[in-house]
Amino acid sequence: MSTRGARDPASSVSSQSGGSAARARQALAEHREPDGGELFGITELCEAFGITLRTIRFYEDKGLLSPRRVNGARVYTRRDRARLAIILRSKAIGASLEEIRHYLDLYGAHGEGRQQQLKYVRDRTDAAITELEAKRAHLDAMLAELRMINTEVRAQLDKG
Amino acid sequence: MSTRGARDPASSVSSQSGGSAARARQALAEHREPDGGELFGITELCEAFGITLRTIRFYEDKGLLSPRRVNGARVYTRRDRARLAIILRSKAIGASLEEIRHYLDLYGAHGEGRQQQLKYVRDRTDAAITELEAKRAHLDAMLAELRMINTEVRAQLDKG
DNA sequence: CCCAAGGGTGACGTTAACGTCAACCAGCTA
DNA sequence: TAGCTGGTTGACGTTAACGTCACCCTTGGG
Repeated sequence: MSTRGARDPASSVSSQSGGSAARARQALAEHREPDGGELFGITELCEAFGITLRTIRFYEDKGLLSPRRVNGARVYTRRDRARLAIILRSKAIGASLEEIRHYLDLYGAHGEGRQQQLKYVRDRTDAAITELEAKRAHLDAMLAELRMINTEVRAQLDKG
Repeated sequence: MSTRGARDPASSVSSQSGGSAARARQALAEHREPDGGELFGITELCEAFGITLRTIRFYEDKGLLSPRRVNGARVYTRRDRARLAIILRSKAIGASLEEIRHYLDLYGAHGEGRQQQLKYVRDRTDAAITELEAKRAHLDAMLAELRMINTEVRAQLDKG
């Protein structure tokens, strides 16, 4: 983990309030709104999420972001910002940029599209959900063991 | 993901039966038992976990495993096998080998040790637990959003 | 008008986590 | 004894995800 970021990526990603489902609903809404609102510069986003310029440009090279250009300079919309949040959150749970690109595809096209497209999204989300649930099972097992170790060690310390 | 492993690492890692806490207890017991029981060859472990020879030797180079040698050949105990399971499960949740080495340290020394050592383990497990819980929060947010997309898409499909 | 700040584009360097290949050795077996 | 199987150690190659560096352009201030 880097030590020089203004804010922790994780905390800045999840800094909206509301319940779990409500939060998810808002994240989706934020991602598909018609790009009307405020705009962001590249350093602005970098500081907000605690990443470097190189990183954000790298993500663009990989096709994860495609901001508008004004006089050559990158200009990001709230939708771009939401995508970046998804990217960083996905990275935090150990996904590769390739996998993240697939995630973003799912976020991108879900309202419109013909049958074929809709079925594709349905199947891909099914698969993704299954994988993430498996990952959470590993995580929970890990947590259970660490908590047990922690409890034992505390018992030892209390005893002595 | 590789397609040629005999068994999926994830499933083989979590193939013991019992409740969550019970499973964790057993994993810890398996890791600290006195190396008396059966032994495993390197290919045996590789096939069991669906990894390559190169991988398991690489983990040894990195200090994650240190099997006995018989005529130069590597021989693994159940404890080694348990460590390997922890390694793969940790990798599955996106940990680096460096982080995994710290995890293994925690599993290793937890019964004996003086105050200093016990306090160290307590603090490290505290920190690890906090990080993993944060990671699980990211995972849950991701899952919530994907489930919502899935639901919406299914609604669209039912409608048409 | 100069120049410093901020942004852009290559291009090369770096680290982690292995893959791949060559060469060697030990034990069996036909 | 020749050869196969299954193991070992280098040593080099590869991919992902950036870091670093050099060089360029533009825009506002003194």
